[in-house]
Amino acid sequence: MLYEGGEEGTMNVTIKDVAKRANVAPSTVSRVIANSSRISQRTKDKVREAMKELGYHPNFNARSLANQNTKTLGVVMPNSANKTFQNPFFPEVIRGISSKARELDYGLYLSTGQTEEEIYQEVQNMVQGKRVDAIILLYSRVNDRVMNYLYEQHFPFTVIGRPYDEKNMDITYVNNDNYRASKMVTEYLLLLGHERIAFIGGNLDFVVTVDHMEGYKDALENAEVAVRNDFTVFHEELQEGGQEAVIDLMSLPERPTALVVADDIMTFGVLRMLDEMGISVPEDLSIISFNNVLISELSHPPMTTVDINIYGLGYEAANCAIEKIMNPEIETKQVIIPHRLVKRQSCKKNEASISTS
Amino acid sequence: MLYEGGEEGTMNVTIKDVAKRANVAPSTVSRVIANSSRISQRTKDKVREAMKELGYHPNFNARSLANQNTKTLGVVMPNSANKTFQNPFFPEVIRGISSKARELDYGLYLSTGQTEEEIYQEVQNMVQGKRVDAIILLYSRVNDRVMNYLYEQHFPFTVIGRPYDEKNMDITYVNNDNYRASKMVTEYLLLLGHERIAFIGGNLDFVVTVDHMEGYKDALENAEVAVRNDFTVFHEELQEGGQEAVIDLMSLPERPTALVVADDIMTFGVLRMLDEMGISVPEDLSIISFNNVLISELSHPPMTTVDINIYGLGYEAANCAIEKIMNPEIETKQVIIPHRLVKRQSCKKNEASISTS
DNA sequence: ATGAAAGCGCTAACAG
DNA sequence: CTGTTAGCGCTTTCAT
Repeated sequence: MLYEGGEEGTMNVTIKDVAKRANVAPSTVSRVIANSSRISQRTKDKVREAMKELGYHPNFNARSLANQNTKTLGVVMPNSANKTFQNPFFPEVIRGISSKARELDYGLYLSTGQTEEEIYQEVQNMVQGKRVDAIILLYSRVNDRVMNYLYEQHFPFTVIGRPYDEKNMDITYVNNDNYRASKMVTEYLLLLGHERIAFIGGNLDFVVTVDHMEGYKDALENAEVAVRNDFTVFHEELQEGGQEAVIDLMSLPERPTALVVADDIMTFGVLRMLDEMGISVPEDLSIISFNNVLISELSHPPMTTVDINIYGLGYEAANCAIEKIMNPEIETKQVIIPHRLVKRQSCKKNEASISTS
Repeated sequence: MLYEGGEEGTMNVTIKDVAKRANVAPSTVSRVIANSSRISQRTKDKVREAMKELGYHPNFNARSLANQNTKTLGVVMPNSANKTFQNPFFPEVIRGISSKARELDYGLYLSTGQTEEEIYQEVQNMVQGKRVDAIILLYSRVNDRVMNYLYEQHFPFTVIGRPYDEKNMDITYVNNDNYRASKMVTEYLLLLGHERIAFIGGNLDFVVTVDHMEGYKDALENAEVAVRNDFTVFHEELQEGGQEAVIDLMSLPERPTALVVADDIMTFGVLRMLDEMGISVPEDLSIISFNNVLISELSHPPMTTVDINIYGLGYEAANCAIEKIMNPEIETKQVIIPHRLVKRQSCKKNEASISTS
């Protein structure tokens, strides 16, 4: 039943035990662990042998204490009380982060805070308690206390998204060009002959929402289509938000013929509500969305959406964070992960306009 | 710009600095941190004052080293290479775990392994490297190396799900009664007049799949309906699996009139494929699923599914893990989280049978 | 009620 | 190339 397993089940075997067993000094063992080049192959073999025999595993805390580093990355999620958290976006970024972290032998420490205040406290503990070597922020809020704190402390960190106030905060971040993506998407709808294009955004506290909105507006303005207030709505909750937005928009005397929706999950809500109302997509209404999470292709109808390469965002963020750890003096950098439109079946030419065009 | 912030930006303030400032010994400061009852209130105040002034934060690694505990829980996910990972199940369990962990001031350390081997190595490091005080396994595979290892080491851990070999492994776990849930669901379909009920299971390496299958079979047998091999299929990948399963099943000379599907996300795949084939749910085919993740209500049509209280699973698992830490001699326990059927619109009476009944 | 000192397990000068 | 030694920052006997 026992899988391999060291000698004893119990007492911790330390570097000293190994040293004794191998007839060398503890420091030598330490050097072998670090695979120092100044140790003879013979000794290395001898020590490694002893380690194996005793089932030695280095104690992480001791090492961190002596080293002043932890080989772990702190990952900060938005407050988990919120349902945003349920977005499949998160497992996917984490997969990306994990992947890079693994490559370079970093571990992941997760924030668990449910409120902004809790998160702030936690981050403080991570930083000052030396629990992590760097932090990755999985969101970027408009005036974020946590980000400000990290910035002031000169603690290595990366954000996924971007600081709202980019001019005054020189920060390393990984982001999509959400402005351009949103603009492009709106233009696409315009090209399909739509003019009454509504926008359903997320929480306006998030920078991504602002960027989406501006892209949308600029596209309309460039096309000389008026931006209407009743056509831009924002909702915090993903699913309910999508549903409520539809109610608002479809109650308007003049209904939109196309929708730009901030998030795929929200789009699921939108589609559901539309279905209940008997409005068909894309026949009566075209929809285009953002993120391309895995289930997106399974909506009814399959949604056209912008793939933002979530995995890549995570991977790059981890990369930047680790670079910062290795070289704290490194200049900040801004990585833009390319997006791409994934055409499926939720968009269609606007029939009404065809005659007029 | 600076948020509060201690005195200096730079050098680490330690317990000694605080001691000096407060005119006490380091040990006294330590006792104040632990809020020892043998310290006068006066001294406590004085020390706390000094801590505040200096912006003191305890060093976690030092503390862990001295204490032999870390106040952190290791969370082990299934291999993240697999797409299983994208299941919204995970954010939700983690939310549950976080919640309990927070209450008791525990942190979360996440496994990042992409292969079984990597995970095994990682867990070994967590355990022997004293990185965590206990481990929560987020899955239960049929003959899991990690679980066996933890068991052999007598390391505190909990699994979500259950050991396959329950008789021989006395393990604390948190689970649903997946057998009963599956049986109930099948019986429900039977009551609706269905007899040709097919079963689409997940990866047979997971214990939950086995339990589902047995519940399904027993329900049929009790009703004296023959269990047909061509009606039980298993698929690993969630979305593709669902789609492929449908192809298999609908190619059969005698098609099923109802489906029991192992997972909501899989059901999305099933619904998508069915839609493409022009088979309508629930008119032509009834479907019932498991998990009730958040988006489940947004399928087309909204799916009937079994709510397994994912959050609760996580919360209880964390609870058990921490109990084990506090009292390693505590007896193992098995917690069953209740499930409940959430009726929506994917099931319907079997018309064919109505006449014959 | 508080201080002195040893030690948790490892690393990193400094010697040789 | 390898050993000696002094910490890393905190906790915890053992004194007082």
